[in-house]
Amino acid sequence: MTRPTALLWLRRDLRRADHPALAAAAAHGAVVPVFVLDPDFFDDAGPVRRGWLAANLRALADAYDGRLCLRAGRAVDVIPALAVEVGATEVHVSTETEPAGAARDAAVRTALEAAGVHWVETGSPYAVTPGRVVNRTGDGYRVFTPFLRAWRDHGWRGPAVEPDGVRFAAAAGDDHAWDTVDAALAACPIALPPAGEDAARERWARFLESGLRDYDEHRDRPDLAGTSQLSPDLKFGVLHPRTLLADLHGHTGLGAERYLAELAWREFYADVLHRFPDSLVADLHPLGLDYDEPDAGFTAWQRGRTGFPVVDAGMRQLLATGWMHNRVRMITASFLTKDLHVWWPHGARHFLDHLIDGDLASNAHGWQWTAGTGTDAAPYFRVFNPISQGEKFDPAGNYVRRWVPELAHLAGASAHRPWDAPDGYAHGYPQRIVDHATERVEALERYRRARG
DNA sequence: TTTTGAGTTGTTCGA
DNA sequence: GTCGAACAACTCAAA
Repeated sequence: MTRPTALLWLRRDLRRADHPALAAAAAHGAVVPVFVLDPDFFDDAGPVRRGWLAANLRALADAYDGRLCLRAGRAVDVIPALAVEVGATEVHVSTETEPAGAARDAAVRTALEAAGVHWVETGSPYAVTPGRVVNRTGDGYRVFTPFLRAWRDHGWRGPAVEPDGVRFAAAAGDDHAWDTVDAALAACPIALPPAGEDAARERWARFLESGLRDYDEHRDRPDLAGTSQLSPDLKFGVLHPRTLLADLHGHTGLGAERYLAELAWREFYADVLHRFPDSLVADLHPLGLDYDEPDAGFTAWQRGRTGFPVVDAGMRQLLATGWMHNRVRMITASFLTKDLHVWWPHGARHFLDHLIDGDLASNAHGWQWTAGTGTDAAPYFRVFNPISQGEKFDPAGNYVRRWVPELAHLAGASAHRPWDAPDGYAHGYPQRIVDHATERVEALERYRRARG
């Protein structure tokens, strides 16, 4: 008697450990793990994230004992065809809550059910699946602090344990799809960090050992290695936040509390996006602000040539490494929205094109927060000063000198003020493209006008 | 339903 | 140099 077969369709859960959908599929029968290189998603990722995905797919194939089936094409075509091909009676996934992914899944599910194949969702990329944290009247939250309380009260399961004796069944892969993966890896413009679960767990272990204690203090310092660097792993589910939360248990102190809160921010923004799918591309709270069209200033911002050292350092770090420190994401976002008066989605798109961690919800809502259109009913007057922010969070100028070689000759904090140094522009650093004080007043004026 | 209190991340100015 | 106040009004959460 042949055992039933289940497809395990992997998406943002590129791991073997702590995988509830894998456990559910294995409970059904033999498991065919599959990843689909879907142009609707793959082509949109940008070369850095495509390269990172490719590296993790290679690692994933090893983690699944070489049985990972890779196919190219639109999921709505590939998954039902593969299910029929291998005689699968169930397709198992982790729930996808991002708008495009959820729409894709609905279409795939419909096609599968028409073919008599069951669709089974187990788990999600979050400790608490978006939509589950609600108040007494069943509504979601739009303010972080109450969400955090309710999210903690809701709680989450412990890590999933893989059952003994999982049997993987082979399905013919698509060599051409693997060629695409290798091409993506070759075309990746940055040096990727080590990919795969083992490397990710090593990063996490290192952070727990030496970073967590001072996390609260160091997390805002782009000149220090004070963050966990796990956002790329969380992006594709190489690690699950549930794993991290379980490991955090027993750690006390401000660092652990803060790290937990940062994980909660990721869950909060996923929850908000789930309830307001349009918030990826539209103001959550439309203010009716006047915006300027992206022009030469926008291009200078993208290239890190605004003449404001910490802004340029951040934008160049992004281009060079596919990552930017969170504090600097806020500073550069504030500069684009408040100093250049450009609508946040233009900046969000640029970030998504280059970030290795490019998380849709966190990116869009981080930008909305800065722009004043997001979940926080933020005071309109919260305009970052790019100079004082640089001096405050990069006090010795090390971050600026690292990413802006034209300023490498300036000592200490003077790197933040080349206009005050006699030789500040000796190596071709551009002059400031705007006057911050003027643009701050202009931004406040636009907010005032919008309020009416 | 009404009311009350609170809201990640800031800057400037003047004492 | 340090410190507190001012910068508005609104939305959201919860009693």
